[in-house]
Amino acid sequence: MIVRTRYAPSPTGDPTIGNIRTALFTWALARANGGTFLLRIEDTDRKRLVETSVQAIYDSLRWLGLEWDEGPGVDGIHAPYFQSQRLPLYEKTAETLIAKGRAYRCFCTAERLDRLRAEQAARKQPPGYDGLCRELEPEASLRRARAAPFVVRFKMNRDGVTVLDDLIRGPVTFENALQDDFVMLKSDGYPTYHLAVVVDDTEMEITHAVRGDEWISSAPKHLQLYEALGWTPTRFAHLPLILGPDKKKLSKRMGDTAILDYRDKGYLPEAMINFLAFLGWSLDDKTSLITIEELAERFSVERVVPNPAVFDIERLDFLNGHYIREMDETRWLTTVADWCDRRLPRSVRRPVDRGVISAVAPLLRERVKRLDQIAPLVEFLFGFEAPEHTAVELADRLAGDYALALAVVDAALLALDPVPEERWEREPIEAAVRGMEAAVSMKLGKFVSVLYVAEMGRGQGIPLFDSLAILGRERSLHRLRTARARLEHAG
RNA sequence: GGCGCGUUCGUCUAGAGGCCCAGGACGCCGCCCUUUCAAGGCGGAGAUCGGGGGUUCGAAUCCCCCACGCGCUACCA
Repeated sequence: MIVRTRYAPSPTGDPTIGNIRTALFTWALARANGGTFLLRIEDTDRKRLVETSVQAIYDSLRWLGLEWDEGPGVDGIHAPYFQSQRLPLYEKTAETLIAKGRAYRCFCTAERLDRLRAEQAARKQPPGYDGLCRELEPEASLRRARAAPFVVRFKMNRDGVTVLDDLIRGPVTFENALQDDFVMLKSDGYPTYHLAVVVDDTEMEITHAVRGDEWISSAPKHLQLYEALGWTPTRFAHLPLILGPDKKKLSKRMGDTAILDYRDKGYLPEAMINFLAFLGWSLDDKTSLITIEELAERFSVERVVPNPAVFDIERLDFLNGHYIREMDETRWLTTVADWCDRRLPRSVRRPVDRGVISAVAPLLRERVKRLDQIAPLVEFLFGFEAPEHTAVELADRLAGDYALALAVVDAALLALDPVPEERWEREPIEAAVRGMEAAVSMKLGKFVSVLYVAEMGRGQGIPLFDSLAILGRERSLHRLRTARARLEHAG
């Protein structure tokens, strides 16, 4: 079995959720069956070609661990893997088809085609090429070809039906009378998708192809091409679409953004894989967590559902949190350090203090769903001065009572000041803060938010006692004094 | 408009005639735990299986009709 995934570098951007889900299923199909996973770059649209997005497909696939067995950088017998380097193949096939009478040169201008479409629309007729150039004499066609630009159209068989035997949906029947002669070779000599996919899948000995459902209506074109050429068609699996929350095909606007954006927002590859795997596929009635290894082993195209799935980011977030908590200690430490180096304000010296990192890392684990949430949570540990906050924020959980907040800060100062530098650790700090309950006649749970704001500039965050221990005595007390000053000012 | 595909809790899905007055997961709600926030534990609400006809002793599962949604309808992929 050889399966391929394909990618067209274009300005619409880098590989998205949809693209990568197709790649994932393709990869899994290959792995589960001991097949070859091949990557092909379909750069036939010269008008929209964007070189940089070729790199993005490599990065996207590699980030997720979807290594290709053959493709760019991994030359095999089916090279080259860029369609722009395979032009003679398409041209030769087009010539063959013309010679067989199954294709013809078309000299119609874009203007005529536009007009034709407009007329058809006005008459409420289905749009389609009217076949003007279909019956041109071979001699005349050849002669005109020397002087005028032309495209090559495939002569569709208009009788009977074409049946696609889809791996997911079973037989799908298309009325041939409704088909029209599509362009297979453009006037710039590049093939359209339809020609290229058939030629390359055959040349590359692709046995199975997974693609999005938006392609299913062009399947008869491909099937007829195979037939006209006397080639055996690739088996197709048309994946259901991924829908946005608006139930429309997932758009760039609604979350079908580049997969690498998800990486940059702090999603883990294992979460992304797990998430994508269950978008249209399931293992059984119980499993909702799966690793890439298990997917590679147990994926089966028979268990892909035919109906579209709505993209639900909350599930992705849940999975990401899950895999963050699953990480081994070393990797978590490296990850936290990395995201601190990347996301902390510029004023913080790099590399960020590794001692501080290893102290906070364990506190972060179950509080973070995305890696980009790390920096805001630990930012208060860097820099001597108190974080920006106002008296309003300090007294927020105390119903805006400045005096009460002030009493809390004073009590904290009183309780913590006696803790000496050498005993400035979690337990003594905790004992001191708990001891404040009597002094302020409030439960810890009630007044603690004042201290959160004073020390870290936010009403909630990583555990307070540990935070103070990491912050150190001098900085902790200094922040309390700053808070007191602000409260006095406000009062 | 035409053609195609699809329709089970809010969402992802399990389900291929009796195991289903429908199971799991996310989310939601409540309780417990608790220094905030989380995480975790326990429990709960939530789908008359799009609607209507059949077939059958019996249908989410098979057949027919309808409705709705989406996709495609380029010298883009």
